[in-house]
Amino acid sequence: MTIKDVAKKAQVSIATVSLVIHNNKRISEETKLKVNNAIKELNYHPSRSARGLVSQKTGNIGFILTENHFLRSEPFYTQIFLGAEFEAHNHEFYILLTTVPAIAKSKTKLPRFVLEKNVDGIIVAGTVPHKLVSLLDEHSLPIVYVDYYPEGKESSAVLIDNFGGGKEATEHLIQLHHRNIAFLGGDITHPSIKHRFDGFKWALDAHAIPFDNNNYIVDEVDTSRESGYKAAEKLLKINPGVTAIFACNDAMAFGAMQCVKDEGYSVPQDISIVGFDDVEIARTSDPELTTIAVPKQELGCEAVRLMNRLLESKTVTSHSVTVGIELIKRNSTAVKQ
Amino acid sequence: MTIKDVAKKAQVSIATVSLVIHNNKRISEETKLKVNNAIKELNYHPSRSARGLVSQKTGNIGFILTENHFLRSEPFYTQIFLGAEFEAHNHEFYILLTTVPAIAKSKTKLPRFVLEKNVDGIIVAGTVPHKLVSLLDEHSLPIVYVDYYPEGKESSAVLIDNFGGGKEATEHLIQLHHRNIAFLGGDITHPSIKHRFDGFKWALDAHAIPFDNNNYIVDEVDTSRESGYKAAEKLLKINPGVTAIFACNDAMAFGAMQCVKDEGYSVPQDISIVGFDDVEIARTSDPELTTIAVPKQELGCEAVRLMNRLLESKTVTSHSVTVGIELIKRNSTAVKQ
DNA sequence: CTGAAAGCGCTAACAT
DNA sequence: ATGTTAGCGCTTTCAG
Repeated sequence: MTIKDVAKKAQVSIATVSLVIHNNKRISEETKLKVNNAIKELNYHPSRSARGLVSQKTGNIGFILTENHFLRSEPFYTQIFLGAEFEAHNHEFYILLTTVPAIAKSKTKLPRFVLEKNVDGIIVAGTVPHKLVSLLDEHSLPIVYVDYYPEGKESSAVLIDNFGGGKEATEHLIQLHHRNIAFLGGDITHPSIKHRFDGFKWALDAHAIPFDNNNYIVDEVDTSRESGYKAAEKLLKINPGVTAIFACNDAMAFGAMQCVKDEGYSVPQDISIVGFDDVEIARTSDPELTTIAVPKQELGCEAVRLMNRLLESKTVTSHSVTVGIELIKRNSTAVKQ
Repeated sequence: MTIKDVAKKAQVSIATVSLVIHNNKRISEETKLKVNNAIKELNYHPSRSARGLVSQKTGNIGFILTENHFLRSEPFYTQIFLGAEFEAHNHEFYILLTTVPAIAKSKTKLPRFVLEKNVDGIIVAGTVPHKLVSLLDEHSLPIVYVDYYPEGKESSAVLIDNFGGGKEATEHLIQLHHRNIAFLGGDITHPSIKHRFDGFKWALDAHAIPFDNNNYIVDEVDTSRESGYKAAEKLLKINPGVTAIFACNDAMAFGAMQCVKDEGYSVPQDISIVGFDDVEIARTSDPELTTIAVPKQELGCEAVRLMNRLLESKTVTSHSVTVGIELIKRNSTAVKQ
């Protein structure tokens, strides 16, 4: 089934068929209909190879993820990929997924699809080694970063409204009459975590709530459940009167929740807890976790849209979009007793 | 950088370059060297579009996964994908990953890459709706199934040695002098589970160990941790003297372990437990879980190899390969007290 | 052992 | 409004 077959069936030239496919306006409605019918009847799909050959485009987008992000049990980045895959349909793209080591090797290699020029652009999701970013830059391919922004240069990116999320989470607690509110974080140099913390501080400030060293624990090495447990332990020691906790992500929130329970407090009666991410188990934990929902699939979707714009406009103007978050009220927060 | 540039640089014709690339034997060592040097110096990579156009192949392989398999927290299928991605390098394939709904919709649609003929073959990992299998069959594309085998027709597949695994797990317990050994299963109509159970029974039989209704619980609806807990509860009620448990997978093993502990027994002193899969946390649980390791990446790797063979031999002879398993002895099993 | 040339399916500039 | 045609980069006969 080639364009020739369609042309023959519709009794037109192959050029006309091509024009119809590309929605060229200078084709009469009549022939357009004839051709479209033929296309449908023959179940014709243009050959991507032939198209690629003349257009010098592949129609593929590379999707780069670190191995641990891809394999980790909370399917955060897999959700982003899924959103991208989905949106790719609307732009006739195919997505080539590949993983890279999380830490730069001495001999960092670029993904094969970059070396072989088998993609028109690249989506990089999550933090990746600096080395990779600089290697990628040498190839002057359009790049869209998701949930990550390389320092020191203008880039196109799709980002989470971390500041807004931190703000909303905190204001939710404030509205529940909490005044002694603590932030639990780890890996605080990571921009996302830092911005959540900033939103937290901003909200406290906006409501004239004092803030001091007893109101945050941010020196954990990572943002795992275990770190959440440890951070909460420290917090309860230095600030026993705390009535609400905003954890920088759901994992830490669950760790904190466990610790709080182990120490004999109940959630949310004694202490309210808010997380960030809205992972799957936040819906089924006991109590169900109030958290800031991040529209994961939408992140991927927006990344593809942005890539499409980049690819269409020859002028490579970098541009960032921020996707909104949403406060999901569940049962881990309550009015201060 | 086209084949022409290489030809010019190496002072030969483009045909010669092409022949060198394809390792044609009737090229002198001398020109081969000249050409290969030129290729390296120019960092030349053949255009896939041009190749595809003439060879009528895309160089792509489709990888189909159900959505819940892709998103589930235990990265079993993501590991398989990774193995496939990795092996794809060696055969110059690109892999297009896509997910399908786990339950057939009224209007089940084939993945886009099938409809648009943008793949040379398809790898299907894990159980998928029957509807999808039959739709796929209409397209006469080479298909390799992984960890799944559609009923009622010859297919190429890469399978796990479930029987052997069940056998080894059970024999391990027998060697530790256990005689009252139970099997915990769920979703028993699933071939993989059934074969593990078969291996269990075979091993008991081979060692002349009696087997009756008290030695298995297989009526759980699924193979989750919760089901493992429930199954163990039932087991301890009907068979209080049990000293060893073989759970059909690690999730159920962990559930069972929890239950056994909650009931006041200790693992492995009172009761030994063996799982199946070797998930990540089996290494870090308390006690660390003895289990049957499934080489997940190897499954994907073998799938690509098999696909490659299918694609090379015109005669589409379906063929199955079974990858071996390995007993990993950790601390959840011990000699019977 | 190597080169010339046809042609894969499509797009886009140019003709009509 | 539609058709003709060159050519994208490569593989593959067929000649030499």
